[in-house]
Amino acid sequence: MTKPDLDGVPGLEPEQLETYFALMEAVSVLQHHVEQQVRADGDLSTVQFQLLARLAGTGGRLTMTELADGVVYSRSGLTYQAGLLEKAGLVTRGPSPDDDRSTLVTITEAGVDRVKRILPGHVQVARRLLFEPLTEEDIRELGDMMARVRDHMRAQPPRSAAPRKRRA
Amino acid sequence: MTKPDLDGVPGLEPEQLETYFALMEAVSVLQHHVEQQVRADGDLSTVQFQLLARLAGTGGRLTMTELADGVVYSRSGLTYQAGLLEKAGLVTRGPSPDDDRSTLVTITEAGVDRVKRILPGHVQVARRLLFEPLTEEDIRELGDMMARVRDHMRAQPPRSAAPRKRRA
DNA sequence: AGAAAGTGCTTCGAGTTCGAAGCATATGAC
DNA sequence: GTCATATGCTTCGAACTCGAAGCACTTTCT
Repeated sequence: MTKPDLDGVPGLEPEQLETYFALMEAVSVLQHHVEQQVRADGDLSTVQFQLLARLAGTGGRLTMTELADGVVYSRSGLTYQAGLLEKAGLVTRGPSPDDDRSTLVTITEAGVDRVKRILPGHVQVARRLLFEPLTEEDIRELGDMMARVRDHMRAQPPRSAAPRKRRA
Repeated sequence: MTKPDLDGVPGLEPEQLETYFALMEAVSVLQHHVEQQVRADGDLSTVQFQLLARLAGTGGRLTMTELADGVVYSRSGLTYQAGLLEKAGLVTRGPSPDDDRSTLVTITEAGVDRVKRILPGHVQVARRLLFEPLTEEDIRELGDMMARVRDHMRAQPPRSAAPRKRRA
């Protein structure tokens, strides 16, 4: 076994494959560095930070499912992380007036403060590792592409933590 | 707590921040779909598939540390995954002639077959979710950017699973 | 040569993730 | 109204990841 032969596999577009692997490796490494930074500056996991940031960015109050959308991919993962955030005093959970099954998660002042504490370093890491080798023009294009891709994925089939229906 | 105010945080470049978030969310969702596909088509985790693919793509034989580079970020994670792959008969582990501390991991025929079995569906998922909303030109640029970013990160400070030195 | 520091890998424990199953409420069909 | 199904969330167990500590071998310094 010295020369595994991967040719002859149908559907391979070398250029796409390389782009795909480069993308995945770059983001994977970036995620790892980000993890360190968030832990160091704010004593949170990346997931927790993302949840808080999402809350802070959307008015401060969401249902569990809305909150986890695109961040945590299992219904149980939500519960676990929301529990940790609540225990840390960064969010509160309360019943929803519209639907007795739902739980509304609300960010606290401490939660907002925490996000503010982490964000600058976060941006630093992204800038140093991701943006440094890119031009202004690159960044615009990358943002444009990724926004398209993200919307494309969102429009696609079922959603992450909600393998059942769509909400209005 | 109805209107958390994230303004006034220093160092924020709105355009970069949006690009960053779009990138991270898009890749995160993509990773999740890929996970499903690899599990369904090949009964492996994404990590295991990445390790096998790396082996298959680099001549079929690497040391543990080389193998895990950029895929698993702890020394113990290596050992665990290599153990699983070995138990599944997809790789073998043996001593290195150059360095008695090292373990050489070699992909088996079954391992190559497994990669071949998974790759086509893998490419399908990437094409459907990632490349569909992009033009040929976009893909070239994306690949170019990500290769630059990846190399930039590799060149940066310490390496993933090897917080100590660089290898030649 | 001997000691000290560096490196490759493994073991162990704590924390995190997911999927399946379960409970409670909501919605739709009849 | 009542039954069947859909949905929001939680609990539970299995699998995975990481960091710290440890062992073995290698390199470097003196």
